[in-house]
Amino acid sequence: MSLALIDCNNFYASCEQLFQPRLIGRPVVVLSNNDGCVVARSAEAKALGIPMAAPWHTLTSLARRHGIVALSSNYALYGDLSARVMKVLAGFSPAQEVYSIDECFLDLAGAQPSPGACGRRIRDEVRRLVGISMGVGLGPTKTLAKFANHCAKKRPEFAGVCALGELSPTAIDALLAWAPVSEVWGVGGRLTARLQTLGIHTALDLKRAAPGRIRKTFSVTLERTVRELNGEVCLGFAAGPATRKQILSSRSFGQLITEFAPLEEAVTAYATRAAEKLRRQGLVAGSVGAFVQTNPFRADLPQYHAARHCPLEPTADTRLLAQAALRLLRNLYRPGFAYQKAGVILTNLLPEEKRQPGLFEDGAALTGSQALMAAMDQINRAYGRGTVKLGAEGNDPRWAMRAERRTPRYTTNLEELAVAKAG
DNA sequence: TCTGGGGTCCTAGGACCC
DNA sequence: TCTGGGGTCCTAGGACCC
Repeated sequence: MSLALIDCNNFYASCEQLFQPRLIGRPVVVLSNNDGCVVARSAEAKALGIPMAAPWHTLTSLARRHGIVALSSNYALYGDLSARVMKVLAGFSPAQEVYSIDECFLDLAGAQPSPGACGRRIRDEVRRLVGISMGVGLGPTKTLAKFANHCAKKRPEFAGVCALGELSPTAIDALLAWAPVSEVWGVGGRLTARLQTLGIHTALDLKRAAPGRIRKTFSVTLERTVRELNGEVCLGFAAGPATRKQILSSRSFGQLITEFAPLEEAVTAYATRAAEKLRRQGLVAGSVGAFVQTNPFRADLPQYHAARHCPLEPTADTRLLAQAALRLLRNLYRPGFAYQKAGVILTNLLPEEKRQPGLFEDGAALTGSQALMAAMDQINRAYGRGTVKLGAEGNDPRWAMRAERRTPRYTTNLEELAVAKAG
């Protein structure tokens, strides 16, 4: 087994630089929704010491001093470039597991002349065809492939491609001893702190820990990590898209909200978005959840967060899902709080064709609902999201998020197309 | 003034049953 | 006076990932 973990360098920042070459060589950060936190940094921004997830408002003076370019997220652009990258990668192996917008696993067992050589060709090809640079890590398990990818990016001697199969066991252990345990996939902040109290500081320490003891002290998840570090495959490879278990749509508001009416609009909009995602994946939902919360960073304001779920006849109809979500919202809402965020969660998902008809179901109404939803989706795809929507969503909402620094959707929005200027 | 959104898996504990 | 125990299912919450 030779698994490759391939992931794009500074993906969102690289996408922006690809379409605005004047940004190349400059410190660029991409911000989360509402222009809240840093979610991607160019190499130059990393060199300035800007940490991942830093709140943007804490960086303004640093930004002024160094001319940092901050951009709102442009997911339409990143999604489109991601699809191009994934398509090129799929050409190198029939077994591809897309793990996130900017990374995937490829099974390169049997690649000629060797998995490592194939990894180097992949890196060159994606750069040539799409213009994005990436790191490639190869190993016998997902956890080791992830680790190799980390080495590929952080250790210049690998030039972006690290194949553990080309190294001696001693050399591999030396790399594991160099990496802090927090760099291991599946070990976050909490676990790092607890592991350190047990004298486990490096990836090598974790590899050498007794799996049984780890299971007893922590969990079966971390035991698997230990076994994977030792080359034992515990995490399966899933080619093809996984079926979702939940679909969530939520947003922080552009400003705090105290009244019920705008909350109602927001929840209607989130239910609409969730229902669109649901239909795009050919699923129906058997349960709807809604939640609201105040801003946890505002110690000066009273705090409240609450969530509620309710079962329903499995459906993908925006109207029914929004109705149910609004019923939940009426139960959740308490006057006197400044709400910062709300969301809608769809669970108990199942493929549309496996839906059991209800005992008293009206077949004609169902057909009508499906036709209406299909028409809505088609219109909104052709003329833009929100062209046809429920009245309860409202117009020009006060709760809408901020995105003041977004670049044009060069590749997906006709109005914002990238046009080469003559002369 | 301003702190993301969307997922997964595991575990503990309560409800319920026999 | 004396008041079981084991299994299953569900949910909330915690941890992680990008």
